[in-house]
Amino acid sequence: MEPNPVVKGSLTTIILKLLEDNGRMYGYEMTKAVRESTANKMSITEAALYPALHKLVEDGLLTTTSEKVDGRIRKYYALTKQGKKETQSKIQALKEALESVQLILNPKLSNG
Amino acid sequence: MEPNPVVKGSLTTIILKLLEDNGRMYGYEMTKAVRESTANKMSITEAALYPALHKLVEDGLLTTTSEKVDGRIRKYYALTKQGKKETQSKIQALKEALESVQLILNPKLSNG
DNA sequence: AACTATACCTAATTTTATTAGGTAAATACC
DNA sequence: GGTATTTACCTAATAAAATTAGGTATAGTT
Repeated sequence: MEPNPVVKGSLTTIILKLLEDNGRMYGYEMTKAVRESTANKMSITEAALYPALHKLVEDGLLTTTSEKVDGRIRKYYALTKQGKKETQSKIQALKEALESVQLILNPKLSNG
Repeated sequence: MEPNPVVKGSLTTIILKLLEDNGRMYGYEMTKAVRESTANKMSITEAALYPALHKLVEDGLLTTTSEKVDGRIRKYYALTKQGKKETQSKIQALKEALESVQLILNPKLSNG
């Protein structure tokens, strides 16, 4: 069974969270990390990931450093100061949004 | 504080779930139902809702019946047979997707 | 030689939601 | 009586975000 794509709109927050937890990561590493920590149930596609990463750099939330490892280039991303701040609020917002969806999916039965 | 919009991509599933729970509803009622069951933390905008409803009708998942109540027209929506089937799989898919996001947001700490 | 994994990327399209409105009747407020 | 709010439907234009469908290149495996 193929892993599902990420919940729409959550990709940016997921990237920020991964970087908060791991200090610095490169794109391909992020795709593997998500598949692994979700037991292959969810994956982030590279076609969505790279544009999202570029936008985060553009917005000043991430910085990059490139390194050549085993003949291949790795582009490491890390949170800027502003990125760390934004990470907090985005995680908070996503958690609240997910909770709200949970309330719809598992409504309190009010007529008992 | 203003309620946040729905988690992107989840609107269709939320509509189907509301109809599964309530039998039939009209659009405006759905917007109130979501605000109420999330304690005003989430709301679905009408500009997103109505096109989504029309698409669900177009796709054969919903039927409509219009009624005049207190001088105003209400357009009630209900699940078709196919709609009921799709509701199950969409709810299941959304639940799994949310679980995966939760795993990212609350990762198992593997280096203890 | 072919295939898989690593590692980056983009262009065109589609999907989905937002912004920014519009119409109209009923009700509540002053 | 006049204004504001709530109810109740809707759309058009734009923006945001992801998908589809690729491309490049190196390293390792069969």
